[in-house]
Amino acid sequence: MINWIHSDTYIEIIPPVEFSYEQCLVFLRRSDLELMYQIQENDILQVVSVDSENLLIKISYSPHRLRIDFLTKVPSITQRQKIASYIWGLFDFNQNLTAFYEMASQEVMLQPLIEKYYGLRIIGIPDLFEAVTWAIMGQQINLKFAYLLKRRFVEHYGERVSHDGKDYWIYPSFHTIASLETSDLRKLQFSTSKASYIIGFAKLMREGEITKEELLRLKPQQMKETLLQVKGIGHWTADYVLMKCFHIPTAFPIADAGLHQAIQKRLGFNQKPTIGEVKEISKNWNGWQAYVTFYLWRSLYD
DNA sequence: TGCCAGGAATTGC
DNA sequence: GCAATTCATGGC
Repeated sequence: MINWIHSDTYIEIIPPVEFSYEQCLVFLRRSDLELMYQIQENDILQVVSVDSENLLIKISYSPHRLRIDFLTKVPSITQRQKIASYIWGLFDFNQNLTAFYEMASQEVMLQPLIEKYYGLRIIGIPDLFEAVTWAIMGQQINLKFAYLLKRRFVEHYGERVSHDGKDYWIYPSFHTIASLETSDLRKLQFSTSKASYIIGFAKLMREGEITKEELLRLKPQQMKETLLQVKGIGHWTADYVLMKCFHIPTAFPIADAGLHQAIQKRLGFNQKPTIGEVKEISKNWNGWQAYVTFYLWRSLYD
């Protein structure tokens, strides 16, 4: 399934045809406050944790292949395999976008987007704890402030790897966060509810009551229902996690403020569409709601 | 200053 | 199941 080649010191991954590294970079550059990776020139640098080891990798692109270099330590073959698989998932390479483009080319609102952003893929958040807690941070606040919260969260409770005078971060572990009090996160300007949702979810993961592996066994509908049981996870968050962590193409955060803003802009509405209108507008998106949403989000930062 | 932001829980029917 | 209400906190 994963199309890759490895030598002793690097990996090469052959992406599917419908892929634009450049478009993915545009997405990755969307916030100056992001600290989970760094973009230098056209390379992506980030730390990945594999078999309890933190490895700094550099992702670069030359036509028809992604290259992964290991900057701190050359990993074992098993680790290299895991990294290849991680990258494969990060760019959602398992998805064949042909049917999405076919559908979208029939939709007046979407046709220009798939032309402009051709090859853009949903960039995932493979780590479940990160996906869920990042979504919670983003609930009902503007994105700038959400990034600020994440930054403080990571800088306080994450792990730092320094290399060549620059810092790279590993997202806080649920073990660390599970032992916090809400007052700790309040100091970072988390609201009381966000703080307790995040710590509560960390405890669920620490106790093994929720794992990515177990969720992966479920069908999307059951997966969503399981997530909805968690305090702090509503429909929006569950769909966001299905989309970003589990690559479910039908996941659809239908009440999303950014989605509504993008639709309003594209259709020239005077106000944001109602949920009923979004349902009507999206009636032909079956199977690709997550991709449509992602492309519409993308359209907001042109 | 008031409205808004990549909402969720609670309550009432 | 669906709507209205309350909560929470900074950005612009």
